[in-house]
Amino acid sequence: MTLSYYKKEDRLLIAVDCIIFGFSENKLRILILNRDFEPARGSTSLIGGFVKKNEGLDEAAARILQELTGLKNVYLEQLYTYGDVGRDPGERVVSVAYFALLKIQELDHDHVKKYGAHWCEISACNRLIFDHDEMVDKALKRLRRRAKSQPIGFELVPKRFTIPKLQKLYEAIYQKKLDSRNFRKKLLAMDILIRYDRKDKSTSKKGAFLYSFDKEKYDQLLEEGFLFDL
Amino acid sequence: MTLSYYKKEDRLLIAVDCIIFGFSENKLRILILNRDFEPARGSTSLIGGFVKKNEGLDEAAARILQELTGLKNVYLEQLYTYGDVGRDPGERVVSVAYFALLKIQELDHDHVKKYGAHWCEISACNRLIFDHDEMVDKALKRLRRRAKSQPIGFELVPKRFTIPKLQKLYEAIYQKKLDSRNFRKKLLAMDILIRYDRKDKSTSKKGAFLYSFDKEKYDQLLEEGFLFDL
DNA sequence: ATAATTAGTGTAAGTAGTACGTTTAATGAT
DNA sequence: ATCATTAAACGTACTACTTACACTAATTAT
Repeated sequence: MTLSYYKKEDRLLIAVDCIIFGFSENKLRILILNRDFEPARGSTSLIGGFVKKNEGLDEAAARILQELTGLKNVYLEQLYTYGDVGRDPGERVVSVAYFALLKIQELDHDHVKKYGAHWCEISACNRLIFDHDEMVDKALKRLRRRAKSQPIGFELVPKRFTIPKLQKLYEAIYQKKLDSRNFRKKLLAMDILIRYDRKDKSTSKKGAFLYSFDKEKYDQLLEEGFLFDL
Repeated sequence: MTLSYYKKEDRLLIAVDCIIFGFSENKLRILILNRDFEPARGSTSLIGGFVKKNEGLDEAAARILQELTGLKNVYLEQLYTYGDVGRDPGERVVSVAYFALLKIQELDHDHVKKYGAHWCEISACNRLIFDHDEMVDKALKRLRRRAKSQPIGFELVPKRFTIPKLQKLYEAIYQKKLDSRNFRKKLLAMDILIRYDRKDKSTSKKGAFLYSFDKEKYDQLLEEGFLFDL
């Protein structure tokens, strides 16, 4: 049954554009595309695609992300919907922007390169097509807000990470130096990390202990009214 | 020039639904509609409409709001976009939800009634059609966050208001009693109100001084790095 | 053995939030 | 004119959190 009560209304193209964040070499990066297709061939853009008739928005975003990266189950959050009439010179397109967080280390880089995509340091990747710069800007603001109040930083680092590494991530997100004693104190006080005996000695002679995020513990604390805050 | 590079893609209906907040009799309310049209005739819903081909999303929301209330220049903010395949049983419709804040006192109530709309206290207006309850829920959360960090409470009270009245509004938004001394202290410390000599004696024998929001002052403070917080 | 480098730790001061009771202004009733 | 009533207006002390800050520990390379 697909009775249509809405026969006379306009139907429009709906796209999904993804702001895909990653963290490597102590830099926050996003994945962008060199377009070898029209419109705007030769310029740079976010990764996107059209929403199909039988596909939800979240579904479409996940599909597009998987086509490009090969990854499933990445953190994905709807950001904002851009619908100005002239935003895409090709045709009227309403675009729902999503932002994604993924662990660069788990990514198949050849797969990504095949599509002409590459990782661009966040402070150096403006001048994207259409309103994509605006999308990145909004995504970055949202990421900053989320990182403070939700445990999503862990989506951007390997499963096992050191505290100094996590601090670098937060410094990259907030764009400012943090005090290591205060960072460590606040982080450990939440009691949501598992510490391992192994050390990562790749960045120092002393080596730093490895930790992982304890999701079970976190979920349990949530139920007791705990609020994440970093 | 409307070259289309996107010929083969699906085109969908795009709607806008508005969560319209008002404040009267010390209660936070939203404007809802008794539907005398299909689908879901007889049930209650938010106010909505379809986005036209030559109209931006914000534009569409403003138009729909004006058709219903007669008001222009009301506070309007995009909330979230709902696009599950089955959300509207009539046909696949992607809906962009907006929330609006308006001064009930400035409203032509007959105009609103003509459309079958009425103000419903926020805690008593669930059981709307489709995913509209979810929209209201999200709008309320957003309103709470915004009210704390932006001077949008003033959009819900008359141009001139008393401090006790504003406090009642914040109590209705946050759903909890506030301490009047702390509220007043924090509010006045921001130094963004203009005080008048006239008093409003409608709620007490002593009467309370009338104030208005000093937008110029606020904008100036903003530039100096000031952050609203209540 | 020594030098070099990052990891790891505690305390004190300042700031902001929270809790709380009394006086004041105006009105209406006696 | 006095008194009772009602909500408005006001200030302080305590608590919790945030911020600032400097040295020791572990390991590796020379």
